[in-house]
Formats: sequence, C-alpha cells, structure tokens
Amino acid sequence: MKVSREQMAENRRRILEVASRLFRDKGFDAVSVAEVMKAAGLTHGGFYGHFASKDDLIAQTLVHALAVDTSGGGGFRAYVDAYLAPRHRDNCAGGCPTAGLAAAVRLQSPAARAAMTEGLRSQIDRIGKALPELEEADRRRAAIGSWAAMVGAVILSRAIDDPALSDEILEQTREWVDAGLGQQVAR
Amino acid sequence: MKVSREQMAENRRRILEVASRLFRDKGFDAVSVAEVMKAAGLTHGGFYGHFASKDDLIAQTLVHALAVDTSGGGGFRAYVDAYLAPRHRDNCAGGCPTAGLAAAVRLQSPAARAAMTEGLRSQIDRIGKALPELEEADRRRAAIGSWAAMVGAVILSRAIDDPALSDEILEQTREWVDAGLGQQVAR
DNA sequence: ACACTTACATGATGAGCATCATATTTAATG
DNA sequence: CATTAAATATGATGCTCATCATGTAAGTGT
Repeated sequence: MKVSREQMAENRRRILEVASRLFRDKGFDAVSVAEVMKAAGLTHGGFYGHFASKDDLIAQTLVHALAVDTSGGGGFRAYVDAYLAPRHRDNCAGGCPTAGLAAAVRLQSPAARAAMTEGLRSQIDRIGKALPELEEADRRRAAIGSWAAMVGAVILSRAIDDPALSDEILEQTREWVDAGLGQQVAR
Repeated sequence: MKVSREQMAENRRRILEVASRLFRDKGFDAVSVAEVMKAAGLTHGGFYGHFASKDDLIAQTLVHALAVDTSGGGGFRAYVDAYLAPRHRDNCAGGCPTAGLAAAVRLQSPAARAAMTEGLRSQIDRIGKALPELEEADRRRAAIGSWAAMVGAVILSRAIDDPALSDEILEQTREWVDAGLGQQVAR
C-alpha cells in the first residue's frame, strides 16, 4: 500500500514527533520501534523504510526536537519562570528535550551525541542573545551557568517523590538564577 | 557451596559496590543481572538469594551509593572545583551517583525514587552546613541552586562530543557558581 | 562427627524486541 | 491505461535477559 510523496513526508514527520514525545516520557530504552510506529498510526514493518535503525531514529529525533526554539518571546526571565515551574516538571512528554534526554544521550550513538552538541550550542547562543544587557564575557557565563542550573533543577525535581521538596528545588533554583542574573542586571 | 556468614555479607557488599559502578558507567538498562554478578566474582543464579529483583538491586544500590559523603574535608569551594572538572566528568563509574543516575531514577521503582529523595535531601543539608557564613534563607537557596547547577553542568558536559565546549561548560559553571556564592561570601 | 540448613552454581524458560523477508497495494510515469 | 517502483502491512527470526528450578557442597548447631 503505497502512499503519496507528501503523505510519506508527513508520515515521517509524525513518526519523529511521536517518537520525541514517547522518548521524553519513557526514555529511549522503554520505547519500542513498534510502539512508535503504532502511535504514529502505522505498523512496525514500514519503519526501516524511513530509518536505518532505532539508533538512527534516536539521532534524527534529537535533531528534530532540539531544532525548536521553545523560549517564546517573553524575555529570558519569563522563560526561566516557566521552565522552573511544576507545570513543566510534570510535563515530561511535552517538556524540554534537553532536560528529558540529555543524560541518556551520553549512552547513545555518536550521531545522537553530535545532535545534542549542536542543540546545546544553539541554546547557549540563544540564551546569550537574550541577555543583551550583560558584557560579552558575563553573558556567556550567565547563559551557561543558568542553563546548567535550570536543566539540573528540572532533572532533580523529577527524580524525587516528595512534592514539597521537588517544588522547593524549582523555586529556590529560580531565585538563585534570578539573583545570579540580578547581580548585574536590574529587574 | 555454602559460604560463611561474613563471606555472604561481604559478597552482598561487593555486589552493591560493583553494581553501583556499572550502573553509573552504563545505565540501569544496559547492565544485566548476570553482568553484575560476574563482576562481583559470582554467577547469576545466586542473585535472588540477595535481592528480590533487579528493581530491588537498583533501589538498594541507590541507598548504598547515596549514603557516602563525597565532599571530602576541603570546604565547599574545593568540592565545587573538583566536581566541575574534566577528571570528574570523565569518571562516570567512580563519579557522583546523582549526576550519573538522577535522570534515570525518574523511570525507576518507587523504592528507587524514595532512595533518591533521601539522598538529595541529605546532600542539600550537607552543602548548607558547608556554607555557615550565609544567612539561613540564603544558605538553603545557595545550596540548592549551586547543586542544581553542578549536577546539570556535569550531565550536559557528558552528553556532548565536543571536548572544548564540554570543558567550557564545566569552567563557566564553576565561575558562575563561585560568583553566586561570592555575592555574600568573601573568597 | 552428624544432620541439616543454605549460599551459590548450573541450566532451563518464556517474554520482549530489533531487524529482516515477503506480500500487497497504489502512486508515479510515460 | 499499463507498467513499474515504492511505501506499508504481515509475519518470521534470532538474541538478550529477568526470573525460576534444581543440584551441590560447605557452614552451623547439637
């Protein structure tokens, strides 16, 4: 049952989209190729017409997921507020792919790590550009330091089972990042 | 082939020790029960005499690994320096279990998450106590914020394949954390 | 010493999964 | 409209692994 060129491209896009959500939700290992295809409305057999292997799917999914700029347009502080919020912590499937997948990428193929590298580079640049009020050197340090804190805080808040401590980690990290930026930037 | 009481306790300790290293190195999923037992100098059959399941092993390993205070005695800044160093980044098997395993704990059993919760609570308390020069409220915020940044930076630095960017993430986060503490604490 | 318990070894078992082989159907092409 | 090539479906295949069943020999208490 052949489908049109555009239908196939659309199918591929849907596979990547669905894989991205499933991987963020359940991790690379716990998601089978068949599950991805089923969620995309297809059967497992056609998978190898789109991708060379599951590793290939993982790498392509990272390229796809990390290409999106999630920061919205509200300025960096608004982004930090939304990022370090219970709503984001509780939304793994729809949340930041870096927070959801970075730790697992260490164990993946070279292509996956390369995709993560480029994604991280862009993100640091984006954050730097969102802090125009800082000096060049301070800007890069603030971008990297606050991004590390944000990703770390979401990972930690998701790893534990005490909602109060989990909330506190998000909130205190939010204030800590704010203070770090506020050293040189007035609110 | 029965062994002595102490030999059995010693075997159990070695299993946990070896499992801790293997899990940090390769992740929970990529390490089989048989591999852990072999690395401990035993065969896979005896495993269920020590643990109820692989999930149980994972939970017990977390309790074991997170009970150790790795901070040494050199003060918090020395700890930060050693933590955010290429040497630590490159030593997953022997490195911080939080940086190595926290993200994966999200997908594990309730017992594993409970172990992570207690481990994180203790670590935050330890860091807070290592910052006696701060006010009570600042101390907790600094402990949580800097710990999130440290864990996040090591995770990110390990996920990417560009050594220069990886080093830079560690170094800039080190300076960012330092500056955040330095706001109120003289060096 | 002796019986008995038990920690570990050896050897299944069955499930899940990535990948492949082949069939089917229909878009693309002229 | 007929032919071809491609996209997907159906149905293996073989491997890895967690877990269990059973055997064996060395501690342990009397």
